[in-house]
Amino acid sequence: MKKTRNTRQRGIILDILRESHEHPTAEIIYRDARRVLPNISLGTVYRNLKLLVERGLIRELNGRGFGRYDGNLARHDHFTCQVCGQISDLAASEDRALHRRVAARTGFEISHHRMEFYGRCPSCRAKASSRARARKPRSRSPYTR
Amino acid sequence: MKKTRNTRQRGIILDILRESHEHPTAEIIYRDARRVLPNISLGTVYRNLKLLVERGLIRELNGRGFGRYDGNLARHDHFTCQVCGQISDLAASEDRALHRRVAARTGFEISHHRMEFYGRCPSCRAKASSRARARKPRSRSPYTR
DNA sequence: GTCCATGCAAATGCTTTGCAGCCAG
DNA sequence: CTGGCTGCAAAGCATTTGCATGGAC
Repeated sequence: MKKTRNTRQRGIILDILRESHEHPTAEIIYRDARRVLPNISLGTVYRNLKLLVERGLIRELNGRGFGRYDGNLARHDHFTCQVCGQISDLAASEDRALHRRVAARTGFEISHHRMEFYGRCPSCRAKASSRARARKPRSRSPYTR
Repeated sequence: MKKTRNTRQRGIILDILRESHEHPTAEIIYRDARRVLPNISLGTVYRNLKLLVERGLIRELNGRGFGRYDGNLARHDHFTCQVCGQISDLAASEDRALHRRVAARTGFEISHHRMEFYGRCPSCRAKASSRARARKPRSRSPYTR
């Protein structure tokens, strides 16, 4: 494995990720890092995020949208609220047993999985039901042949 | 829902997606479409992919990398080989029961999930074991505090 | 002192958009 | 006819990269 140096920039980026539960984007990490190191550049943030992912020190989420990162390495899943866009952590629902089952069925050797749930979070459900109104039936799509 | 017309371009893009099991990128769809409609533009491909996703006629994969699309709407998961990059379909491992369990535990209302497995496919496993050689112990990372 | 990492800015590459003409309904 | 669609090209934007300098070890 290539040799790396332990720079201030790198350390700060890791700190931000570990202290945040927000699954921040590169841009957000950049903004936060600038509060400590006003001269850090976006390029450096990207370079380090990439390196930290390769080293397995952080994870990259690829559910909704572009590059969001996660400093929480404990096995866990994610839930994305389709109304407000908030991403929450979920305790892992399953793991080894699931992997074994799928591997046995398919012949793939499974190292890990990524599971993302989508739906509505409690607070968006509440808001929605308070203004529950008009309901149109969904029409048949024209492309179904 | 907005009104849409049924154009040749749109139909061809849908056909390509439905006939392919390769989870093609926009670029690949564009290349294929040009064999039938040499003048179709990349912009049109993107516009239609977006529209078809909104209409629920295709799915967008967001596992590894950028925009890959899937014309197979049946509930299924994906497996990505980390060696060769190939993406395979897997029969869905679970669904309603899992959603109910997670919903009960968290209070989220779950509409669907996305599950991606990562590891090595049978053919890459075979290749790897035939040249199994040097094994270096992984060194401790310098960033673990 | 070495050579990896940084800052800065230019470059890339995927995706989106504005616009005038086109064509499905 | 009407207004959604298309091709084309320019624009957007997130991410990457080249280069000279700086700093970790």
